[in-house]
Amino acid sequence: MRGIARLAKELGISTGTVSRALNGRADVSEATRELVLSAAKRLGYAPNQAARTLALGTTRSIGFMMDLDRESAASSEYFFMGVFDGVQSVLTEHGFDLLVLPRPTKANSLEFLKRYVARGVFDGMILAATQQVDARIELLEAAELPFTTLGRSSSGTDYPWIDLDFEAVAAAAIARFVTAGHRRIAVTVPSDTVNFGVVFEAAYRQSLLRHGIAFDPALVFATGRNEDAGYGLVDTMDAIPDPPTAILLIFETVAIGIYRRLAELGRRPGRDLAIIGFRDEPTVRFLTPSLTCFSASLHEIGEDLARAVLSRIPAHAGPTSAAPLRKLAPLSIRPGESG
Amino acid sequence: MRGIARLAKELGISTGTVSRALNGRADVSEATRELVLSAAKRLGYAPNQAARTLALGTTRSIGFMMDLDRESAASSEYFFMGVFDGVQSVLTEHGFDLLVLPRPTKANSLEFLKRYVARGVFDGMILAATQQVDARIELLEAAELPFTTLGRSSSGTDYPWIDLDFEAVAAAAIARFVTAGHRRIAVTVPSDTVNFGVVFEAAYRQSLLRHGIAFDPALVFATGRNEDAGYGLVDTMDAIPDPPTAILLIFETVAIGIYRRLAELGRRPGRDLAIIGFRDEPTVRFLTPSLTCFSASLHEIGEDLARAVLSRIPAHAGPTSAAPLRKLAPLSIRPGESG
DNA sequence: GGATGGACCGTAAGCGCTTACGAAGCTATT
DNA sequence: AATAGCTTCGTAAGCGCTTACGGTCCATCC
Repeated sequence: MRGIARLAKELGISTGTVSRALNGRADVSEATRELVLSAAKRLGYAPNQAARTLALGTTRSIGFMMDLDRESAASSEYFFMGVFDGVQSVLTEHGFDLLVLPRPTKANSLEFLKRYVARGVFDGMILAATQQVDARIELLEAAELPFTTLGRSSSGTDYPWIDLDFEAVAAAAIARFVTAGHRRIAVTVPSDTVNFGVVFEAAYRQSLLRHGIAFDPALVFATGRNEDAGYGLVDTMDAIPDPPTAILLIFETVAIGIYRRLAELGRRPGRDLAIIGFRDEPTVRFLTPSLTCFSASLHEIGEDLARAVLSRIPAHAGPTSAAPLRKLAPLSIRPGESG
Repeated sequence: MRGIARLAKELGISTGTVSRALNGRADVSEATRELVLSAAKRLGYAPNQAARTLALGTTRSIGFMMDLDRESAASSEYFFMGVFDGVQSVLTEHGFDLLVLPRPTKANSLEFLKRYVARGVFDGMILAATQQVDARIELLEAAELPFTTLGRSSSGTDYPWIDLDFEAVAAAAIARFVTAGHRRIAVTVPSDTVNFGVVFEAAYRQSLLRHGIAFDPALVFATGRNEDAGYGLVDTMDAIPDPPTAILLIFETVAIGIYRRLAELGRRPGRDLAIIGFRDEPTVRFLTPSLTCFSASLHEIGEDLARAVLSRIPAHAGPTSAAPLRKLAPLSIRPGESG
């Protein structure tokens, strides 16, 4: 005999009472409650998760899915680990676990999620790397599984999300460039289909307009995430008529390649080409001259995400807050010598 | 009615038969098996995990625990994400899930693990960042929970582990230094208590001896993991009598600080001080002059870890292989200009 | 003194699944 | 024709927990 039954027998009371005592129900006397609790501690008792889940219909764990291919994921490790950390810290505070979904192959990504949902392994989900139209969101809404996303999307209708404040970044970067006298300001955007590419480009456009600078599509460059992209970019920019004198990078990592190519050409970041990167990934943190970029509190983003899902889990939250959270996480500028 | 019962009713057969059909038991006719499978697909059925776990006593998920403080973890993201990826790829292949344990505060780390074990949330565990004497290992052995570790330890008796081949790294680095004519060769070791500090220092010593160089304790420097440690280290080394002309870094990240300080002093890595780092973290991948370091297949390490735990799970493995795996993951040198 | 109500606790059903056991039907064997 | 053996399936117990329901006991109140 094991589990709750063992405790019950040991104390000569019923399993029902033991359960009620452990769960803090009102209809147990203080005396027996203490008996139960001390026996539980003495015997090293911990409730069996599966049995609880089955009886309660709640798993106390939430899933995190990022759905990125290998390369993209590899260049985002730092970012996601920071976020995880935040997520976990508030989840554990509420007795929840984090289940990180394996990276599916792009093809079966949806099937994958569907199977997890059907098996009922979690009470809620966090989706990262949202696409502009994201089937995962529709799936979860249909399944009525509480979720939140890291990143906006045009799919779905009524879910909480958190995203980086691309608008503020673009505005600050452009303002800085303009103040320094630049008018030909380029931008890089993701070459894949993540939604923030669209958002970022729009923000860049808006910011230019606000400074009375006409938008020139020739100054928008789609790049991958690695440093090689930056190496080639320098020549690409030089090749167009009236080349840019400043550039804002959605993937800061490409700055490394840009630095390298500029060095070969005897040019210097900051003097011959103003550069601002997006986030202060460790990879670029020690470039010389130092790279101007923005810094976000990954931990806080994670905490917000966790709170957002939890607030949607009926059994856990109070009455689900009317309006779901929609938050733009702030990024603060870290001025460097590059622009 | 839901789950298996729904299928059973739909088909007019018993739940037992449905279960057997789904699980590929022999005592079902091919005809009804196909009926069940097609109905399952049609209705989007997936077995409830909790119920299965409860009935079978197996959770099909394994836990990963690293037990590092915030700073150490932050400087190892890249490493661990690579490993995760490998772990997950083989786990999913076998229908297992990965549960990443939250970072406990150092104090309650053991309590934490104990609670998870008692609740029976996983069939196996992977422990990272092993200590020389690691209470977690003893706990898991006592609980008879299958596990493996990333890193050696002197705790425990009979479990599979995988570790980086510190011995080979030290040997190759020292050989390279000696060939280049160095005799005063320093090393950095972790200032905290992770077990590989001990291993690494011993390997360094061995390698020196093999080249007929006497071990000088003054050339062993304990450092933290961040770049600041390197900055100070240059002056520290200069201060001792007969300073080293070469240094091997257990935490490659400190190379950044060394580079910075050397630059300030008008000295150049590779020419005025030979430097070899341990692993090719992205952070140091783009230093100029390029840093000589070693590269490991994180993915493969992860795969090995996963296979190692799985092989210990009785229901899953065949007869548990007699001798548990003990493997040193190879690292290949990536020669740079720094040493 | 009987009725009322509250505090406390035991009973047992049920969560969705697996599986030992046995029943039924059929074929093969003697 | 009777028996044995095999295939296929239904029955029901059980995994460890929660909880609705009802029972017991005691204090309280007319």
